[in-house]
Amino acid sequence: MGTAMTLDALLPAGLDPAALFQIAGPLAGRRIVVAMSGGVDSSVVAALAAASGAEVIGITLQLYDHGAASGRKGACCAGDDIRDARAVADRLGIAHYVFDHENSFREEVVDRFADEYLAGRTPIPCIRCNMGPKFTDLFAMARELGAECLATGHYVRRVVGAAGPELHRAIDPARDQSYFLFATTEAQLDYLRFPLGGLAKPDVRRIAEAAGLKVAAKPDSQDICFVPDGDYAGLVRKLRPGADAPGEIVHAESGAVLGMHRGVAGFTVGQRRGLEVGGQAEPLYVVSLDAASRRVLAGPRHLLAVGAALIRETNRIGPLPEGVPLLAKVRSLAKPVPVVLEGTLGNGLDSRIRFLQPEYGVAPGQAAVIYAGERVIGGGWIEATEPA
RNA sequence: UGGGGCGUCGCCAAGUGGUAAGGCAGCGGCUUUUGAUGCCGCCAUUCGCAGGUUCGAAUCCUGCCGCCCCAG
Repeated sequence: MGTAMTLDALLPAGLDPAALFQIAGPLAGRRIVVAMSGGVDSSVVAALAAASGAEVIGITLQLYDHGAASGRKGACCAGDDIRDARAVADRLGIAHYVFDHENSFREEVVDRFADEYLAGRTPIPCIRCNMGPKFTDLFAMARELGAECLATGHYVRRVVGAAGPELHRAIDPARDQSYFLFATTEAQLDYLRFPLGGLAKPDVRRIAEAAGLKVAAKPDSQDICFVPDGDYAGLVRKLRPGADAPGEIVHAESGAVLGMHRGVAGFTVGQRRGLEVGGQAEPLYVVSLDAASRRVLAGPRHLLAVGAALIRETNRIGPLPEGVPLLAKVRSLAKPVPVVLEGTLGNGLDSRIRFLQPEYGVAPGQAAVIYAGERVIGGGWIEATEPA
């Protein structure tokens, strides 16, 4: 059943197999739990774990309805993906459990997603999912199973420093997923392992092929897994009837009513396309959203310049470095920019970051993740912003 | 129904005899574990309608239609 393979046979030359799972001592007889989504990445983690000599248990969480997402490519943890994960586990000869967590996922992630949009904010369900189902529920299961660690397919590095484990960006900057993991607690990080953080995507696919996994060529996931067709507003409408209540699009400077929109959930601060307001000399961007009056304020780009942001529910991972310039990333695709931290970071407290240069498109509801070089210091949820 | 002005892509708007700029919006694509941004590409054989003048008109002439303003 299982394919006898060694780490050396799978890994690119020059990589230290022992470093992958960061477990001291021989792996034989030790247990590793792998969070398997059914995608290439976590499948490769399972393959690497299996080849390490440890006893591996793959766990897949069923997070949402199969039917609604069937046919969806590259999603995670629904019907087809669960089957893929099972197939990989069979191929590797490892145990595989599937747990139904639809209810908690709906409450912690999906409902929250809808409510955030209704409130005029721009949620990031992937982070809530990491915080809840992945790093809380799976975490508890892995512990109960007596595993040495919980390994996931995230592209991020766990680096053991003088003061304990640190979270670092992935080697491959284009693949880095550290933004989605800012809320990882120190206790979670202590137990988590991210074997792919030092690898490039092509290497991962090569390993998948070498291990004979059918998911080797499976498309990368994109968009939000539980939104079947990428129609966010449509899902919010389905979940929250009335979300399509129309409102005015108002010019942020003149106050003129420029047009009407079909629900505040269709917009995010910084957005340009989709306003359907023409006849302007320059492009108009969404400057702010007022859920109570259902008004969308739009204006020229300079109105988007933000000088500081209030962040809440902050988390800190490891000690705050001294004398090191901090960078903040306020959107998953945004570039990290220099900031000054005003206030404390961590323990769920409120804080504030001040941008050294005006930052554009800072949307409440998004995460502000703080870096010191390659290291993730922590971050918080953007609550409000101040003009530059 | 006196006088004046205007009618060019969904919107704004160049072009006043030489064979339709541009901006906004929209659409498509690239990028992407948030429909943001950004970038690339597409987007009026036709200028309110009908005639006329001319080698040739959106640009000149005539009529009609429709708006707007000022007067009564």
